[in-house]
Amino acid sequence: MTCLQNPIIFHDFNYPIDYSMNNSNQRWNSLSPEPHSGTESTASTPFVKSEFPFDDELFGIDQINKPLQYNRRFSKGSTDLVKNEIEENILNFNVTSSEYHQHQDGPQEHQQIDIYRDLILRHLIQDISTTCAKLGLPTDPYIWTEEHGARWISEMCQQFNLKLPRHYFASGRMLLGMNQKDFECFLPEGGDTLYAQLQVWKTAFESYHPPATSQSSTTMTAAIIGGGEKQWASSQTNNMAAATVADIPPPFNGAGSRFSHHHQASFFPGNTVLPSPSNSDTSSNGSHDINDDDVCGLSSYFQHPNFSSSSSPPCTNSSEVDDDDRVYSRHQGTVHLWQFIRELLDQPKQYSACVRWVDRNEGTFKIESSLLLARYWGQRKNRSQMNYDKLSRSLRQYYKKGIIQKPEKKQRLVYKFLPPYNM
DNA sequence: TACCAGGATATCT
DNA sequence: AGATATCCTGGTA
Repeated sequence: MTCLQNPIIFHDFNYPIDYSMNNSNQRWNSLSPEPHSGTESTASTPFVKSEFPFDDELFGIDQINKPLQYNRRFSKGSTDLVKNEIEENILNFNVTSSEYHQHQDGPQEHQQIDIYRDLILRHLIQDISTTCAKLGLPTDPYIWTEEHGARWISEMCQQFNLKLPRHYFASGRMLLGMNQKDFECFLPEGGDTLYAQLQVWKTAFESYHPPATSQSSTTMTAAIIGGGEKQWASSQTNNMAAATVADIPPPFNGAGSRFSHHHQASFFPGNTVLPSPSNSDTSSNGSHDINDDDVCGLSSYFQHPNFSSSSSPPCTNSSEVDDDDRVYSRHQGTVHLWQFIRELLDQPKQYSACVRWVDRNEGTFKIESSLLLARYWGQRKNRSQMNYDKLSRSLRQYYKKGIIQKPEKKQRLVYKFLPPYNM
């Protein structure tokens, strides 16, 4: 069998993968806050099959095959040895899995296959669960909210020493809908790494929960707890809103063209933050200025569609618009106040009289005109009775969510975005 | 008087 | 169900 002939697959099945073999500062799998050492892992997590929840029902051939496509792509943008090692093993599982039932190999080979897949997935899941717990992410990337996606991107960029994109709030579905090219456009240096990492997460999750049954992270939690992977459970304790699958737009499969020209996204393309009295009708032809940095609609990935202009993005044909409208219908009208403020802050030429950065790096900003800000917000939400009292109440709701707080030195009308919202 | 803090409830998506 | 919107009481500068 191929997998048994491959020289780089695990030489000693009694030992786990040693991620420290990565020769760069960037660990292959950033999912774990601490690098694995073979010795340590061996001591703490011996690879005894009985420890795993896997069996042929839970991790059968069909499910084995699912990771294949992701891990094939995984290698495209990476030269990392360990990545390839994992890929090879998963790939070999798939190659050999078709023979698995046909030949009904001897007990020894059968057992080795089990060890392979257990080994790989155990490490993936172990690392992912740790990071999920650390970041407060649901283990199912499909239900990540934009905040979750932002945390994940931030974490990955940090782990891999990548430059953080200017705007990176994207739901899990959006991220999963991006292909490698999209990621590379989104983040020219390291987008492939982000893409590869996301596939690993997805693969690990789907190995436990094929898409048809990955209805909720809670379900998964129960399954994983049963298998002893309690960290998966702990990852579910995050207090961020976890959108349901139905809430999240489906992926833009193969929509690489959406990223074809521009990499900098804006929550609001161009000057479309506020619906002007003249174009508040969302069916208008959108005569606003289009930001040159977002000509091709990259923003549509990283902004709520309601943020965007009422006009069609120049690179989006009508059918795409229709699709997106359908896709986003659930959340049209949902504009987060903090995002709105962020966009105003990022357009100081237009809105510095309303709100401006006090310390961009720190995330502190000052509301220069509470009246104006409330008016803008009211226009944006179509709330004619909006005032600063109400707006500030909404801002205070962000305190407990860890999005905004008052700075240490309290000043009137000064607030502070907390990481990663300050990036 | 304007702003701030936070509880309670309504509304919208 | 989550995110405001609204209304409220009470406090501070």
